[in-house]
Amino acid sequence: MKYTDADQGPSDTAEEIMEATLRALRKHGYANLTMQAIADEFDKTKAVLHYHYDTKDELLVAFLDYLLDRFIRRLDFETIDDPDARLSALVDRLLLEFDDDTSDETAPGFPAALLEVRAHAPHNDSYREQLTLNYELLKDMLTTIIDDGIEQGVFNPVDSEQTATLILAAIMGGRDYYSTTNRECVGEEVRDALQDQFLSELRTSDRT
Amino acid sequence: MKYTDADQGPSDTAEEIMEATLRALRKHGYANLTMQAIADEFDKTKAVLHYHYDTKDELLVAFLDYLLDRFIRRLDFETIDDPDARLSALVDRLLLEFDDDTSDETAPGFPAALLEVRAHAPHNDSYREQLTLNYELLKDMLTTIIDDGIEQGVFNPVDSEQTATLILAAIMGGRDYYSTTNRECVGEEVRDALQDQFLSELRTSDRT
DNA sequence: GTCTATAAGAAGATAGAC
DNA sequence: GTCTATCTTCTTATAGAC
Repeated sequence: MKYTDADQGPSDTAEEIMEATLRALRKHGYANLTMQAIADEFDKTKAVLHYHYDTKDELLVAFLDYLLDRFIRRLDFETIDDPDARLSALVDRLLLEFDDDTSDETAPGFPAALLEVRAHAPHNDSYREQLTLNYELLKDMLTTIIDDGIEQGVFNPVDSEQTATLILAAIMGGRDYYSTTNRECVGEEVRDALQDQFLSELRTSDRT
Repeated sequence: MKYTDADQGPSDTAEEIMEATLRALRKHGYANLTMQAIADEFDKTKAVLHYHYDTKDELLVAFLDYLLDRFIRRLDFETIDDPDARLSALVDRLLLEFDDDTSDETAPGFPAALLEVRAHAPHNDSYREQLTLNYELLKDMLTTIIDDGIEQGVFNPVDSEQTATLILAAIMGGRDYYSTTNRECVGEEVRDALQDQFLSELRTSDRT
């Protein structure tokens, strides 16, 4: 899992395959994500997929890596010094602005695609390992922000790990409900609930 | 979606098929959930499945109904009057005691099975409608408990809907992380975080 | 209602030409 | 590296006997 980006760019075939796989997944869903469906999403044939990846499973493991890399890279918000603003920005990114794909408005978005792959982790050790690392990375990010906030006196002295765990779980739950129900506003609702019922208490002074 | 239980019991073939489908799903995962795999889990043949359900899709829609019915029925905890104790019991049920299947310790449990089906909601309108109803049912349950608690003076006067939204999102996020990562303790961690960092603030007096 | 047998198509994967 | 063509297996679904 490479969360760095020192490569030459997204111009080689492997990268094109990953992009095609994402398009195919959004169109057909994980259950109907065939090699043919992936091949149909770019200008080469099915055989090319097997040239670059021995098996479909191998391709999908690489694809989850691609998804998580993309997911994390998307969080690289402009550096904000204030831990309070930084935390709010992170929450907003994860709960509101998670649809960066404007290619096809009808197909499910990125969070749904990620959810579909995530859901198969119980039956795939590689998936579970990647997702465990991703969870710990996110939790560390949140814990650090909260610790910084406490140190700078903008947050009350709480258990930063527990606080991070709770925020992260709420965010993920909100994302999942957004993808799996018709309540399209659930992202905003969870964001507002998190802000009004929890983060407001976390702040030392409630500066509106 | 029938959350009532006025039937004659789980003795007919349709019920057996649902139970077999759950076993097959836990064993093989949604991606490899074939009609043959389901048939192998009970004492009748594949043709019987098509006799009772015209298509595989139809069977799976009925199966999600069965899963959600089971999920909700499992929450029927002994009637607790105190809203505080009732809320804690509900949170514990959803985050700790969700593995009621002791049939196969190696296969993923019930929450993972439900997650796998849930994940396909973006591509299945029937799934999404059922899951929307389920979300609203859970949220109403939580909202009612919180309103009762406020009325009885055991909870502070908060926005009960926002509070329910936040608790529900955290619970679902915790369940999903439990199923998709190797952090087997994440259920307990989210429960503790919810209790120590949020519910303790909700109570009018912090009675340990 | 349940069985066996089979149709009809789609899946992952490979062979060999270019 | 990429193509076309093909192999083999698996899939959903049905037909017809009991």
